[in-house]
Amino acid sequence: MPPATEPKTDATAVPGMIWLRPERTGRGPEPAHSRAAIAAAAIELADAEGLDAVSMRKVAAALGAGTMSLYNYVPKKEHLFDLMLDATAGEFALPDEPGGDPWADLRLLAHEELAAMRRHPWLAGLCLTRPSMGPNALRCTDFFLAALESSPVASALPGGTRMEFFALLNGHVCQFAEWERNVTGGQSARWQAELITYLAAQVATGQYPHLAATLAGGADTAPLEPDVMFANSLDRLLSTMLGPPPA
Amino acid sequence: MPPATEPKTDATAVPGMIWLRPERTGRGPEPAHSRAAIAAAAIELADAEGLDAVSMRKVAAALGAGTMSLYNYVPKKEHLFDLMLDATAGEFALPDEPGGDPWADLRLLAHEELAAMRRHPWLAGLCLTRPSMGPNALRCTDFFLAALESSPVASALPGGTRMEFFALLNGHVCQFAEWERNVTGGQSARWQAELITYLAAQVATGQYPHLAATLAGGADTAPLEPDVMFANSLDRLLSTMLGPPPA
DNA sequence: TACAACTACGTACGATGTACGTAGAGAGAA
DNA sequence: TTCTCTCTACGTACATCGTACGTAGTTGTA
Repeated sequence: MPPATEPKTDATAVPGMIWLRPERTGRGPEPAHSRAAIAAAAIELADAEGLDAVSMRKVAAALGAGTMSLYNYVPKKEHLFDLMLDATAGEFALPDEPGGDPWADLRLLAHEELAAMRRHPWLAGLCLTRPSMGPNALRCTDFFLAALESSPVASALPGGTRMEFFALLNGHVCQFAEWERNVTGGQSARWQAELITYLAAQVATGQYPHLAATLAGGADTAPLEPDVMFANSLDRLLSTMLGPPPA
Repeated sequence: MPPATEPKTDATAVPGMIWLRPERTGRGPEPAHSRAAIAAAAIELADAEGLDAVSMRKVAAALGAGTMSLYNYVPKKEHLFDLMLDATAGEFALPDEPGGDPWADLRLLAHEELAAMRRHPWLAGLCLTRPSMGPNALRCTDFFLAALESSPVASALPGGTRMEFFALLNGHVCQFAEWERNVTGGQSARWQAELITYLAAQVATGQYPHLAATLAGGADTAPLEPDVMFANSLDRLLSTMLGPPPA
């Protein structure tokens, strides 16, 4: 135990959040990799082989670095996920400032999020698990809040409620993306068949009469297109934030 | 390769979903453990040491069984999570049939879910990740659907939409529980301090003017009690399902 | 020039999920 | 009853994971 260089203050303590750690400190040799490159490598891996395939070893190998070198950039594996998350938020095609029509602005934001989650099947699951506060995520937050300011209803609400709405919107998009991934081809047909077998068997026991009625009733009406479902549920959500839709 | 006993049909294939696997097949010695006991052991572990501490080895040890014996009951680790999830759904104190006031019935359901998530800090995260279809979860689904039938608005909707609402309600409760766990004491004070430091620094750059305004604006109004926030957001959600509240 | 801070990375440890094989117990068929 | 087949139980073994630690090399600053 080194006696007393100085009783490690909170200031010298190593931060647990990666965004508090500067990417470059200016001392020592120039790092061979950037956070963006690391995130890109991890994302490519996750897109190709699933999130479980994203290991420190594999990401390092993809970068052409030694496994333990990666720990200079990403002190914990969690942080790798943070980088991935923020990189996808950087993919959103958003204008610098919202256009001024809150309905259009928030629909755009939601659709960009959904599009990213469709590009990256692992994304929704990650978003639901971890809050993301990187620079790109903050830009999105700012866009959202700016859009709300054009709404007479929403701009009258306290700041806390507006932040709540942001979480609500994000959560809703994530949930929809996850649901869509589960029912639309995502999983193997095997799994779907099993689920149907199982539900049919359970419903047939008569223990769940209302479920039986609901499932049976759905057979005659054609299922909605996912995009229509998304638009519907999104508008329902937006109307709780912005008041009734304009037209 | 064994020549041709029979080309393994889908019927003989081992099911991927644990609920399709009977707990007892009637042949051979009686199993020493029940699914309920296994779930209880796993839940106790998760409550005490977090979800990451739930490993096949530790659960087996808690049961007094050999590690690999557990695989007779739980062929994949995922299935262990399914058991845990369904066991918590069994904790809900719900009447056999809803009382007939859809607002009261759904509020009761949501509060029971939230209470379970407060008892089991790992639960919300799991719910958000995995769909649960065990017997207890089906009972909840049935309760929900039964409650909707007393609502003139909701009962007119197609079955698919009603199922959607169920997912929406569950998702909302999970998100709230996760959020609450993050801000209310759950994490270390260290993490909170870091987040504040970070946000303050970022906001001070002037790159996020609307975020700055929103965070600054929140300082003068007292934050709402979590229970009040939950009640508010729940009622907002319910009114999109059931129409405007009765009184 | 000397030092301090940084990067790079190999080795090693403990933990995990689980494939596989063996041994034995008990239910149904004869 | 006795045989047989299926199930349970569980030890061993392996690949893979996150990452602690130590060493060697590099570079901005004093």
